[in-house]
Order: sequence, then C-alpha cells, then structure tokens
Amino acid sequence: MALFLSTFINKVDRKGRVSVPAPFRAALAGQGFPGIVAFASFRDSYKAIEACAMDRMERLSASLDRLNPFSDEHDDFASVLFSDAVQLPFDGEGRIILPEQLRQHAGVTDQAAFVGRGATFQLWQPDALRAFQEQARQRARASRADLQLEPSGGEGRGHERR
Amino acid sequence: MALFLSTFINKVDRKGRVSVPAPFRAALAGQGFPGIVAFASFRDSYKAIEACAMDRMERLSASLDRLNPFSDEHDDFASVLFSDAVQLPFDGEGRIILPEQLRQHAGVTDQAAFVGRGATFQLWQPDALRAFQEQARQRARASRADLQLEPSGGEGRGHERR
DNA sequence: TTAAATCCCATGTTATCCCATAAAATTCCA
DNA sequence: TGGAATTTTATGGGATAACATGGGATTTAA
Repeated sequence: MALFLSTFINKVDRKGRVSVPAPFRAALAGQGFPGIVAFASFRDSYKAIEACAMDRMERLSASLDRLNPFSDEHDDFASVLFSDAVQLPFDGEGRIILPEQLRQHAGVTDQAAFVGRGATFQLWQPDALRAFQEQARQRARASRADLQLEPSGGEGRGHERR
Repeated sequence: MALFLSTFINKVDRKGRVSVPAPFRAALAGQGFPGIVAFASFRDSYKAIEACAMDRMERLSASLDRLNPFSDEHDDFASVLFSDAVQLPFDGEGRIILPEQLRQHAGVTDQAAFVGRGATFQLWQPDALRAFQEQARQRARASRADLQLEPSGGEGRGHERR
C-alpha cells in the first residue's frame, strides 16, 4: 500500500502547476490512474487540501456500493465525498495543476507544502502549515502525559494528534 | 471500474445538447454502449437526473434477479427503474441530448451540472445543486465521526524541509 | 412534408505535450 | 575515498492537441 511520509515544499508556477514530490509519485506508481485525487478538507479548524490515490477512492466507492445504494445516508456521503473531489493527472514531468477553487480554499498562491499522512497526504499554504504545527506541538506538550501511557514505543518528540 | 468524480457545469444549447465532461467520458469508455443511461431521481427531497453507464444497469438487473425475482418489491423497483430509464448516445463530439421530460423534472434550462457520485453521477440545475449541497454538507459534518472510521493507515511523522 | 435528430465542420479557449535548463542526488571509476 | 560523470528532479516556456460550444447540412422518423 502507498505510504506518504515527510513534508516537501514546491513552487506553483503561473499556470498553476506543481511538481508532486518524487517520493510521493513513487508511492502512487503502479496504479490504474497516473495522478492524484484531491478535495477540500471538511474541517473547521484548518483549511487544507486532502489528497490520495485513485485506488483509495475506488475502494471507498465499492464499499459504499455494498451498503444500501438508495439510503439517505449514502446519498449525503456520496454527494459530499465525490462531487467535490477532482482527478488531477500527472503531466510528463510529474506535475499536477491545482484548480483555482482548491488553491483559494487553502490560500495557496506561489508555494505548496506536501504533507505526508500515511495513506493520504495534504497540501498547505506553507505559513498556515507552520502556524498549525506550532499549535499542534503545544497541544501535544500539554497532553504529553496521556501520550506516554500508550503501549507502543514512540519517539518522544513527535506531534501526533487525535 | 468507472469512477465519476467532481462537478462540471456545461451549457445546454438550443437543440438540447450538452457535452458530457471529458473525464466522465473516459470513465465510460470501453463499454458496449457509447453513451449514458439516465432517469429521473425518485427522491422526495430533490429533483435531479440520475445517470450511469449501461454496464451498471445490466449488473443492477442481474442482482435484482438474483434476489427476489417475484416479490412485489422487485416488481415495483424494476418497473420504476427500467421503464423510465433512457439511453442517451454520444454524438461525434461527446454530447448527449437531454429529453424534454428529464429537463423539466430537474428544472434544467440553459446549464447543467454534472455531479460525480462514484459509480454514478447526477445532472442538476446549478442553483438547485448549490442549495442542496449546502444542506448535505451540514448533515455530513454532523456525522463526520463515521467518515473518519474509514480504513486508513498511520500518521506521518517527520517534517523535512528543503 | 415537417419536425427532429444526426452528422459534419468551424471556433476560441484551455490544458497537454514536448523540449530546455539548472540544481540536486546518485553512480561510477581511478 | 575523492571527485568527475551521469541521472533524477524541479521548474520554465512555447507549440500543439483536446475540449466545449455553435451552426449549417443531411438524414431519419412521424
């Protein structure tokens, strides 16, 4: 399965193109669709762009289909999830073009930060990302006692939330 | 597998023709029937046009048969679904003509919004779509806990910069 | 015949392809 | 092991093809 790690900051050129970091492209390789799927995060606390592989969306669609395809729940879910998502194919150089709407949502202008999140990744306006991470760090510090009760041996400094 | 993502608003010309968005045509390619299947949504809460690939209708028919071929449910379902559905073939430029009846049902006049829903898509009058999405987003937000239970990988840790 | 649907061609806009460059990372070889 | 040669990356820009859209001509159906 594809794993997205670490953070990369790349330029957005005047055509709206950004290079997807090579390690991310490697994680996305060997799929049906050569590109990514992106959508605005539906969170109140921050405005970023969520992204993942096409495969993931297909699996999501399949599991939705398995439920009752005519229920109201399914309806809202499908509407929110799929109608706002966009397919962004790679060009020959491994770039995507970020649609205007998504750029506005995240406040992205001339730079974009690709943030690995395991099975998915995010796109941020770099300053907004720094600000968010600063707060996340502080929250983590405040609740460090709880984190240390976890059974697994995490390295001390991380910033895992939730 | 065909996946329909994101939303596209296209013009309906005076002949009633609309271009099916190229990404949707790509998802529909490699089928027996070069075109789409459409029918009026049988929901009380909104009036849109439902659409999908011909393949899906065939699979739907098959799975209906496998369940309860002689029940009243099956009967109602089949009569509503299949009798109202229409095949809309592409012209040379990838357009379809929306039948008057469907246009009226959805209130479509000079513009139509193609809304991706995973395995299917819908056609809306753009203003009606905006109104609906407003509500759907709120409902989805309310049940966001469910969304986050999706099978996901771990969190990414580091944050290299360049 | 008359209306509707299909085919065919034309257009402006937008995205895609293709090439070029510089920097970084990697490989290779003495 | 040091450093040169090669490959991979990120980035930029111009040429090209694809797309959505419009309208006329030809065909099909009632």
